[in-house]
Amino acid sequence: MDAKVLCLGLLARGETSGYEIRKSFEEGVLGHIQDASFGSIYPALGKLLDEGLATVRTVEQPGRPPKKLYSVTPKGRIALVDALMQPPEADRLRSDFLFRLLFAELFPTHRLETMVEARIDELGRKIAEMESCQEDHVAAGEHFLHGYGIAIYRAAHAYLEEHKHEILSQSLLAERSAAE
Amino acid sequence: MDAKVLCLGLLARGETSGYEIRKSFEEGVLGHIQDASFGSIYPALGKLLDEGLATVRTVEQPGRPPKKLYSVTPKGRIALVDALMQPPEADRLRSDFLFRLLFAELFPTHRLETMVEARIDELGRKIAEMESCQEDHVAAGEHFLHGYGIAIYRAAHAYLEEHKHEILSQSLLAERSAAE
DNA sequence: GGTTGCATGTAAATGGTTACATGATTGT
DNA sequence: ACAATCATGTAACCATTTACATGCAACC
Repeated sequence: MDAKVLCLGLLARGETSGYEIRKSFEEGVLGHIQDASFGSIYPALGKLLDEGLATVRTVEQPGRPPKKLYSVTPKGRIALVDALMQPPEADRLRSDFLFRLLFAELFPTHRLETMVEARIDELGRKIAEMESCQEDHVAAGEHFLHGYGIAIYRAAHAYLEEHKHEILSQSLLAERSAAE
Repeated sequence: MDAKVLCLGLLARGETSGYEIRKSFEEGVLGHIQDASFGSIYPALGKLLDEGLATVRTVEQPGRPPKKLYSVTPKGRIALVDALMQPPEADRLRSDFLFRLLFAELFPTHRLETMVEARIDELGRKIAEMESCQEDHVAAGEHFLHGYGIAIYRAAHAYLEEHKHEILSQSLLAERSAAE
């Protein structure tokens, strides 16, 4: 799925601007499952206009740059549904953190521990934050995805907490044998 | 982390070829957390040679194309450790499936159900497969990551199974109101 | 006889990020 | 004063994917 479908989807939830679309990818549920930067959003919106899948109106704002609010057209809504009905591409995860764990034995124990603890903290913070904002998920899948996110992060948190000793002891072992 | 570090890491686990590196990303734990195709692996290996971080030897094979087995040099090992000591980039997930769930109300119920059930099945198969091959994870982080993967997939599986009715009922709701 | 697996590599095309350009306002 | 937020957009750059090129062996 390219930036065009992503934008189309966001527009389908209501009139928005490129700037606000970017924000959607930074925070909230969407931020965890997709990403797009200005450099891909603005050209995508332009293309949607060209193809008649969206329309714009410019809203002047006193003391602020004018906003361009995009809306999806009926044709755009059809194009969105068409795209969504395609079988979804396989999920792709890219985790530098997990890759590093594969090389645990190359780390000094304290470094590995710091990294793992940092991740555990980060997960804890994410979970707390998500649990605290269970409002405004009136919209269809939003609430569902919110719960999904919490479930996954909790599982990751629990696993790291319960098994971190395994990987830390391996690093220790390497250090001990290196000292010999 | 770019393809160079990825390859360097794989070489650090023992002499390999570009072809075998590709396979590592297709199957096994690595396949779930990183990806690289031939088009990025071969050039990366070439660069590693240029920079003196790896060496090659060609192994002729009767009735098979000759293999180029790459090894990491001491300099390469240092470069790998340097790279791994950098703070890891944030994980990035790209999930078309989860994105689609955000637009559950645009799906006919049976279509949504098919998609969700397909995902549940897929997760079930992955879990079964991972549980069945708990061998050869002698290497440092491999066993740890294997368990991590199972934990995450189980959480996803359980959540979908327990909450699918929520999202399906929403789609149903949309259909009912459309029929009115 | 066709597909899959083994095995390497290149080139074109894609797609996206990063950085730049601009500029006012609000908060520290 | 300085950074951050709001707001749009372009262009250069980067990396990766996809497709192509080649060819033999084993399996169905």
